[in-house]
Amino acid sequence: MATRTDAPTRREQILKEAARLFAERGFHGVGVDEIGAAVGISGPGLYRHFAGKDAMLAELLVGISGQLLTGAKRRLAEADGVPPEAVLDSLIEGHIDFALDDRPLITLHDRELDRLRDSDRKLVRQLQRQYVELWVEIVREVYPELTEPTARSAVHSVFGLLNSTPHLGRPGSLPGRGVTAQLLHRMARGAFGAAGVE
Amino acid sequence: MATRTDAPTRREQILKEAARLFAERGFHGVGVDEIGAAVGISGPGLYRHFAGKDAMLAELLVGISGQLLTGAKRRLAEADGVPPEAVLDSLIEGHIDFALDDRPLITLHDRELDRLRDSDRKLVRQLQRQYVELWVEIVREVYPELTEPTARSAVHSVFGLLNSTPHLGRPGSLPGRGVTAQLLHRMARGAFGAAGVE
DNA sequence: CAGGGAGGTTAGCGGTCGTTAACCTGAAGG
DNA sequence: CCTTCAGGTTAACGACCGCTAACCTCCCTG
Repeated sequence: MATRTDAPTRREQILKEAARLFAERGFHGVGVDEIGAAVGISGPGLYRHFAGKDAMLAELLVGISGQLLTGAKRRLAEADGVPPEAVLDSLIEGHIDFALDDRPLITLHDRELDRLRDSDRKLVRQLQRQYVELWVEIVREVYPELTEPTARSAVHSVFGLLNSTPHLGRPGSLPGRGVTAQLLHRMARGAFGAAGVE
Repeated sequence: MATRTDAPTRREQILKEAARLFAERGFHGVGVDEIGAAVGISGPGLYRHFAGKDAMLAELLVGISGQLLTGAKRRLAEADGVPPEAVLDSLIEGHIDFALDDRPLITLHDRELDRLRDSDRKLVRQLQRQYVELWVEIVREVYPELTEPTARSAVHSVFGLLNSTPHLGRPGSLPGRGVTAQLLHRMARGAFGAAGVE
């Protein structure tokens, strides 16, 4: 896989700053002038790169959902002959990496979905649903005692747990990335394990 | 305890509808005319009851944090001689009740805090901090192997888990309130239990 | 029965915001 | 050297939105 070493394009700069600002103050709370200023150009200059403010949010949210789903699919594909426990661990790890590395995106992900045009929102929801179903399948292999609806609820709840990283204080105050990742991982496993004891 | 049977005041109607609308479309995404329409009056009519749109959000958020903290304090006060496990269960139960009964408020709670005036935001954060500290204390009694920072992270994560109810589909699609509450409770306990195995 | 406050109404002001229009500039290509 | 075009700029428009002003109408009370 060719890791990119080239400088980020202007488009990518804009998306990154827009994500940060949207996460901080909400989609409606940020003006295009602000986004422009964050990358060193003025508001209307953004329209050389995006059709409008909505388009930025759409691209961000579709990108997030797609990235999560693609990553999960890749992990599943690589898991031939691997015990389901290890596959679940891999899914959890992937989600945690994303939550820790792209905190603004995780925040947007479940906060601004309703601001999208109908078609975009449907697409995002479809990607999210596929991602969830993928988890549900593996979770039920590891914890066969879980019914399907219970497993789905449990998956959503664990997402809530893993996505709580934005609330864990600013990056500096955390006890270290690796430690936090391991804590979240253990807790997710513990939560799944406890979901089915009835 | 005198349960109120009297009709809700106009003020309370407004707050309830405002909470729902803010949760659905975000603070900036809702106009005062809409809030007014939701209770059968026109936009500017709201100013007979509130100083402004900001004041509604402030009252909602302060109310939420206060209610959570007050409930938790009451539960602690009632727990004289009760084993810490039971106290923790009581805290979890209280939080779940709130999350399931007032889903719009839970959504607002960690989504629109930054839209508040400085003084209000400080107050809310202070109430939230007290609530967290209260949990941390009990959690460490039940799970003494947890260090203090770990326990605090764990508490935040469990809040993420418990507050995930808004993502569990519309009220009808849930497997029943009691069942959901029990599932969340078990998972929260499981998550705490797994937090400290190192 | 006067009057006054509580709780509405509509009209409209002022500011903000997304977007477009019109123009400029520097670098690449024939 | 002229053209083209990507990627900027500023000015300005139109819509929307929070809020105030001015007014109206019950209902309660002395």
